[in-house]
Amino acid sequence: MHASLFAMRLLMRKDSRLSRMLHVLIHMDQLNAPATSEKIASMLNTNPVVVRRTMAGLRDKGYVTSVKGHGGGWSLATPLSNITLLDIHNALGESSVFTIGLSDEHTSCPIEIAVNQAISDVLIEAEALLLERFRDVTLDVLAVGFADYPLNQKEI
Amino acid sequence: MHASLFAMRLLMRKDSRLSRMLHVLIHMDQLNAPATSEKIASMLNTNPVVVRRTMAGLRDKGYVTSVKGHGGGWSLATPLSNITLLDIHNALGESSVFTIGLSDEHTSCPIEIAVNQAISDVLIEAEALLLERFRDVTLDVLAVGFADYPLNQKEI
DNA sequence: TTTCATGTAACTTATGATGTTTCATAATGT
DNA sequence: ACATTATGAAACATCATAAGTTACATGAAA
Repeated sequence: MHASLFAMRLLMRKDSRLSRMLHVLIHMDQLNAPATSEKIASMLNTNPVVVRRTMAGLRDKGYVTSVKGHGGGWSLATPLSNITLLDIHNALGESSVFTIGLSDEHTSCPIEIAVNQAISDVLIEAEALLLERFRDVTLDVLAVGFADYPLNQKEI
Repeated sequence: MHASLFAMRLLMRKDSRLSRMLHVLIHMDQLNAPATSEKIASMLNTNPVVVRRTMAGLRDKGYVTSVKGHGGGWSLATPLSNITLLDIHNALGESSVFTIGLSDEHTSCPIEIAVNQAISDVLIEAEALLLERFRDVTLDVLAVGFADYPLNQKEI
């Protein structure tokens, strides 16, 4: 019967989309033809519609293109060397990288203010470091040495 | 009909327990008497049972004590100056501070390995920084200057 | 022995991304 | 033209789980 403030929390899952999409993009780089949503979905053991939803975000930022109809599918729009972890992280639209949140119930209570300020300072610093590191890594670096790894096998 | 691997993700909410519990602990420091679960629950606009569940973790680590019966409730077991943000963070038992996770489907694929290694390196470094900062802040610092803020008003 | 409080088990609810179905749209091949 | 293959997008169903709730046992104080 309580007015739930806990219920206002953002629901989020441990999100492996970054890892998965990087994986897919690098494999795509080794293909000559576009990869269909269906093909990518089977790589990721998920659903083609989910793939389209996720890839749409990358397309909107210009990292991949989509083509309809026969012979269509998804292709890289730019070399892997032009894409950083940060680019894909941002394109996936994560609201926050942290599971830790702040209380916002008693915004006039000086204790809550002090507590939130202390936590927030730390989160901001840690996130800045994380994003900086993500910006330093381009996808071509991750692909080095694996240019010949086969795409169409079950393992992928 | 796909074997869902996405479904294996950990579900987690944006967790404001750290912020809330710090807030509560500092207020408790200003009380002469134990705070009941009911009282704390009304502070946090939540349920007494939820409070007990959460406080139980802090009690197990020795930061608070609980007393049953008349005049019972929750009290600090140690001065605020002995408790750090890291202590409470750990006591709340968060599995990971990040919403970002790794793919673990194709553990023999060298691309997945390289991708996960890159992400993991960054997460580990950022988390280490965060925990280090949390360890530097004791709760008495957050309470400074607010010793006289009233507890029983609606605002808290 | 009544009251008040925590302790705990069992159950219900709320949430929202993922998963799914369906149809529209568009491009290619025959 | 028409069938086939692909994305686009809307609408709905599923699923996992923390939070919320109920109920009762346990223990301490008045």
